[in-house]
Amino acid sequence: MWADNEQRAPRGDESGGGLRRRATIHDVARLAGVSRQTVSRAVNDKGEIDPATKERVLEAARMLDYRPSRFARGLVRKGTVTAGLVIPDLMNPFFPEVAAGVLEAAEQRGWQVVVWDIRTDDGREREALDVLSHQADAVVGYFKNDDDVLARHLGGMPLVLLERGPQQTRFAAVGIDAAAGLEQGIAHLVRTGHRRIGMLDGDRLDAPGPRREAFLAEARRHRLPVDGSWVVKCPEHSVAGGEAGMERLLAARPEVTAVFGFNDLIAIGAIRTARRHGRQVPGDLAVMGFDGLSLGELVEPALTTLHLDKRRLGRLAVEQVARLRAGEEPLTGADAWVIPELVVRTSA
Amino acid sequence: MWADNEQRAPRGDESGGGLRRRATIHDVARLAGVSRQTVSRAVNDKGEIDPATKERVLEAARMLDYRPSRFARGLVRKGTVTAGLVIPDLMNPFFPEVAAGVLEAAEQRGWQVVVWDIRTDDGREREALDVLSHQADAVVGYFKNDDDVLARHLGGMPLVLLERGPQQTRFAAVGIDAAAGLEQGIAHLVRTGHRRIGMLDGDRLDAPGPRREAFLAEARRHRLPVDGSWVVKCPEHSVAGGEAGMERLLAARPEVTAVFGFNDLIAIGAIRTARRHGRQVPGDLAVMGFDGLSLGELVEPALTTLHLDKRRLGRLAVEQVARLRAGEEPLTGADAWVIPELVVRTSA
DNA sequence: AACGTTCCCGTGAACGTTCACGAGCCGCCC
DNA sequence: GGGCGGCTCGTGAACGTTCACGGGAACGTT
Repeated sequence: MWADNEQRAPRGDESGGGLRRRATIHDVARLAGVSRQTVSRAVNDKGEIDPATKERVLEAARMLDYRPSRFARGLVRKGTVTAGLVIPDLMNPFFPEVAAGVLEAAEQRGWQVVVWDIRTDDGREREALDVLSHQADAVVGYFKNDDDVLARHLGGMPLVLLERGPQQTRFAAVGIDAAAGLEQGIAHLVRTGHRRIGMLDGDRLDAPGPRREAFLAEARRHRLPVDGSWVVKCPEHSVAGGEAGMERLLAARPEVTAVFGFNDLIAIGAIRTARRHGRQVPGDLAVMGFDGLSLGELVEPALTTLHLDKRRLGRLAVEQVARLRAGEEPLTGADAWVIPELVVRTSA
Repeated sequence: MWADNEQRAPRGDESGGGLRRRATIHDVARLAGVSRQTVSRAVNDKGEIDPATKERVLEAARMLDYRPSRFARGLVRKGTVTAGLVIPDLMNPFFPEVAAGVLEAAEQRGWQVVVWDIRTDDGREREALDVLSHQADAVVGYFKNDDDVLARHLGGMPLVLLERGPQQTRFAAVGIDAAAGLEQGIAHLVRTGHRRIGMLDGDRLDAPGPRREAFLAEARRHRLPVDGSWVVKCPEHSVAGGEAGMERLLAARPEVTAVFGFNDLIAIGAIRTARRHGRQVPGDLAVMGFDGLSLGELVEPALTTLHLDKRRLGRLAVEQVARLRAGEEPLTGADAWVIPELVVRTSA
């Protein structure tokens, strides 16, 4: 006499709305007149079941809109791994590409990935970690917060930091060899006759990031007439940010003859304001980016840049997670670094 | 005498590798000399616990590298919702933006989102659904497969289709009002004197998609001298695809004077080959895109396009999922449609 | 001295599934 | 007619956590 089981149909009237209790395996078993185990056999189509009863069970399941609880199932069947991926800003074309790498590698291992878009609000990093620490088995991503803060919020979960050099953190990391990149980049600029080179840095913090440090180091090495006053910070890692930054650089150092962008977006912004100020690119001003977005081939002039294998970055990160989980030593040094490759187009 | 508990440290030697059994709440309880419940109180920091014992428990948890099982926890605490998001191609800047909308709306509801990148391999749609049907509570995404195939692979899960008009599917959907968009677009082209208008379609199938149909309808309405032979298919939704398609369109219909792209990427490709063929844009050939990627402002000439609120698309999809889950009627008609808005820049 | 409060802590039960085992039934062969 | 093997199906137990209780100790109040 429990025939009033809930049907799957929306039943719009059913005033009060709200979800009914989800049907469990017991409900299906009762409706089909069999035991739990038989239901389990039917829905997971194992053998040991009569085709007729199987069909009857499946029908019952359909009527009750039964779906097995992934929690109960996960509790007894081990092996489902969920990784968290934390990304600063999905609107920046750089990140979808590393995300693609992460997704690809994760899928190969049979893992699933839950994604968080921080939207460049550092505070949200902590929220992300708080929920992820409950729902994921490991986390990879970009983080601005300090190691301590992160540790506090991830409650023991393995963490792989993106683009923090393995030296800059006590977590596993995969980084970018900014020094190697800048070496190629600055060398190319110097080779083509530039000495008054500025930089549009992207770091929000006061502490200089690896790219700025490498830039300054190369400047010293080549004895360029360049110091900290030649780098201006672009808090926004976007074309608009680059435009604004270039505006300030031009004001501070009008004699600048080449400029290095923290990333391709910023570099493109630099090109735009340079042109707006009547400077030809690359004639009056050479511009070099960093990242190697495919976007760079599309703009005018095509962007010379330090190209990065972003997909590989993502794949490496997943590999690090795997090592952590296996209790192995994470990769360090060259194995955990992606080195940029100079791609000369026309902007420099 | 169970003092040989596994430590968190990597212990590289431990030959044989592999994960030890994860520590459970019982292990922590025993090590700390308390009951499960007390451990639970400590790690979830509820009250009703002496600060001293709490610290002791936490220390024990740290030693054993204890992390609560999300399955066991989810089993008893209801309310964690996981949605699957299936995306054709993360490399196309269009999709990260709708993904951002989905993520944003999902997060507001406290849901998490696991993402699948299909990488434009329709076969992988099914794999994605197979996995997701076990691990998610609902799915939203782009799918090429037919309703039947989808239904078979998602085992009763609610599904929200992106960019299939609510009329074209029996699932809930959120779509794009291609007709309204094309009306504005073609009107603009006609207004500026064009009549020999071609289209670079993106649909892989032979059946014409909504955009092509709307294009053809508008062509008829304006009595343009244009038929099916003026639309060429670009199987690849990318700049390269657009370049190739434009090559063919130029060969088939050299008299073309304006071209409508399935997509901004394709439109940009069209611009590039047009120029390569010595045609000025928009002088000799007007080009119009569809999507309104921010990329379009960066290329030369800046792309005139039918701009879409992609974020809103994503948010709407999540809202549909919510309705489905609540047993309400999903949105239909204008409420579930995003209408494009003509953004005139310089390419047309 | 009895009683109420507050603070801390532990004990069954429940969540929904799968696993390991065993039982009944049927047909067949010796 | 007894035994044996192959199907089909059901029964406890276990997975790891939280919830709803209840209990004891310490302290104060009347």
